[in-house]
Amino acid sequence: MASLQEPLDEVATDTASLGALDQLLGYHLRRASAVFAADFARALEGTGMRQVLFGVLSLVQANPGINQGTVGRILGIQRANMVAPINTLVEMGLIDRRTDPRDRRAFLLELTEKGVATFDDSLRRIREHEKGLVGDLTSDEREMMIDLLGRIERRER
Amino acid sequence: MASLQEPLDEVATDTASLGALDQLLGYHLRRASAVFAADFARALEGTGMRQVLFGVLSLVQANPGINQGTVGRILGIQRANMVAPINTLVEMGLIDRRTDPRDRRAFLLELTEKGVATFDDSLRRIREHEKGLVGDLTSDEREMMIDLLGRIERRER
DNA sequence: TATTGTTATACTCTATAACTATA
DNA sequence: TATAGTTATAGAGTATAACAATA
Repeated sequence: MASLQEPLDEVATDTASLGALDQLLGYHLRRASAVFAADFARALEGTGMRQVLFGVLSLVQANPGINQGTVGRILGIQRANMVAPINTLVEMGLIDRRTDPRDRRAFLLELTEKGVATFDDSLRRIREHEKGLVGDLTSDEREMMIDLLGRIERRER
Repeated sequence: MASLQEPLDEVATDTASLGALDQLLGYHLRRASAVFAADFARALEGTGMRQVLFGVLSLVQANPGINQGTVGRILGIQRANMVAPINTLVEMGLIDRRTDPRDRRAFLLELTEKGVATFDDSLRRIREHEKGLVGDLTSDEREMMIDLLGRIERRER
């Protein structure tokens, strides 16, 4: 082990080695995801839209009348953590929420007109932001990436 | 738009469509990263090790005598958010922290003997956990993945 | 003046447990 | 008994601003 009495000059810069971290997929996944999230936030700045909120909008857009619990299960969000986002979207006037007449415990969700417009605008911005970040990837690389990530997602325990 | 008066049976299940989300790289990055993080936590359960802490250990291991600010910059962690993790690692007895004699504002970091042992043990567990999650990827796929993620990371603004 | 580390603070995301109302 | 949604709470992670000590 290096002595505490002799600090090493060469590690005083910002070009130090990542060590074992550099070959760990989990580390790069985490960092790339963080870079994406920060850029996402910039792209949607001022709209009030966030990753989770957009995820919910996308599910409701694609499946009008879907219920709240199903949205959470598909997005990997627990029941308890769905309440605030759904309230937010209702308060923003982007989704309608009503009780399912066939199961009065459950809520059915649907986009409002404003919700449709916001979803479309957000999607446009997100696609531009993705183009900025991974625009230099070929279609093949992009598809392979989504395929590989999908395989990891489906390993969830 | 579907009427609020007629709930759709087919979306009451858990097999609903992701909609636009399914073709967004950012979504899959986020989900895969979350799956990885949860599995990481399970693999290191009981050791007190976490993703950020392990990241710091790896940098200090690879660059003995590195200073705190440099670690943060490389890992993308702000100065203010480095204080608690470093305190934790010092309290766990895994790193030594002392002031740099050449710049008495700065701290130099080094692994203790226990830190080396913990790092080695953690790395072994992490490699096994990664094998469990992405063991079916070929070496080529794995390398391509790390390369693509690295390209995204370096796009950080 | 600029930089290193610190404190205080706030917000998001996530996890768990206990509750209610319905089934 | 089980399930849908809720509330309360706690722990991570991250962001900003202001401060002391040092450069």
